[in-house]
Amino acid sequence: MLQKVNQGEKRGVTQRIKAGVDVRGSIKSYSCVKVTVSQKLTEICNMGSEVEYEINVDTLEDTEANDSGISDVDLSTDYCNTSCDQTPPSKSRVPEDIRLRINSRERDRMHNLNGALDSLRQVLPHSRGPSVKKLSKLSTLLMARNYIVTLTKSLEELKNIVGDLSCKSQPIQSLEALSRLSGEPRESRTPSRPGVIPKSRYSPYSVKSPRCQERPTLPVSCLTTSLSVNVNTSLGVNLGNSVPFADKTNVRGLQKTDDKPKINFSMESLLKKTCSKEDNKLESSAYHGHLSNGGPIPLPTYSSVHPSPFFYSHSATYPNQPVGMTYI
DNA sequence: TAGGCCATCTGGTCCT
DNA sequence: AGGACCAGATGGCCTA
Repeated sequence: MLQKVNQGEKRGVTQRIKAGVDVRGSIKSYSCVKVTVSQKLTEICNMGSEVEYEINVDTLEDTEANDSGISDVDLSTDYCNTSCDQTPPSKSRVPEDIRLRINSRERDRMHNLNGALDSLRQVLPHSRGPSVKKLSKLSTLLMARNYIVTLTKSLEELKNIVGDLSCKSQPIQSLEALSRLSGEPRESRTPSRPGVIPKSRYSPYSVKSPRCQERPTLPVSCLTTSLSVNVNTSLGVNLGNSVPFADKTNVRGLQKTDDKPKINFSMESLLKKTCSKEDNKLESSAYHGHLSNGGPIPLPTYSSVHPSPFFYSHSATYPNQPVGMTYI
């Protein structure tokens, strides 16, 4: 096998090659020396045992074996049809310049793909920071999927909560209603004169609507302008108070922290959306969700001994657990 | 040192 | 024909 290949230095570097079963495939990317090397290594294969050779890639293409450091190999021999011919030398049908262009495009394509994955990692909580190991591609996709599922469930619960809190038949028109319910001082759009009772039968300022009187008393905590929901608690997904959208049984090495991610939703937007829509449904754009503990994406403090807060790949640590994460 | 993860090359296939 | 996409192969790097 090719023991050492520096992809960035394909030429001008003496590559150390240990000839094994199939060496040709290992160096087929060296298009400029491909055929010559294949012929040489065919002979090496025929020698049976492993042999180490120093091959100067820079000179292989134009020189004889003696110049390239290969000795005891008959370079005049055509490609053999014996034990090594099951993997014929990869002589590309594509011209080299075309091949290089295709390779470049493929590299760019993969770079774009990786860039998209990086941008996905950026919006995943607990995925950034100096002490956090970069998520693998697979983990990124699985975490993103679970994160979406968790957020969706949280949103459904919030809708239910808000639906219970709000007037079932008469929508709460604004935060003024909220402030009224919470006992906060209100501001009248049409200032009433002293001693004048508002005409409105259901004036929110003095007389409650019969329907609204049936509304259950709101706890004080719900009457703030934002509503915090502990995702861990509400979804029954408790991962040591760390990662709410990861599957506990499939995340390795998860470190317990005091970090309790919460998702804040603007009560105002929730109420407006909830009460103004007949179907009582929230659109995804109707809320502004973010983790409450330190900005949009918090950076929890994980043990420096375990830089990866999500899982370990070492199977011996958790021999009965699959690698990575699965769906929740 | 083995295994996981990754970048790169490459040929094949499909689409425009 | 050329580009995009995909999957296989291969070797390097890192970590437990």
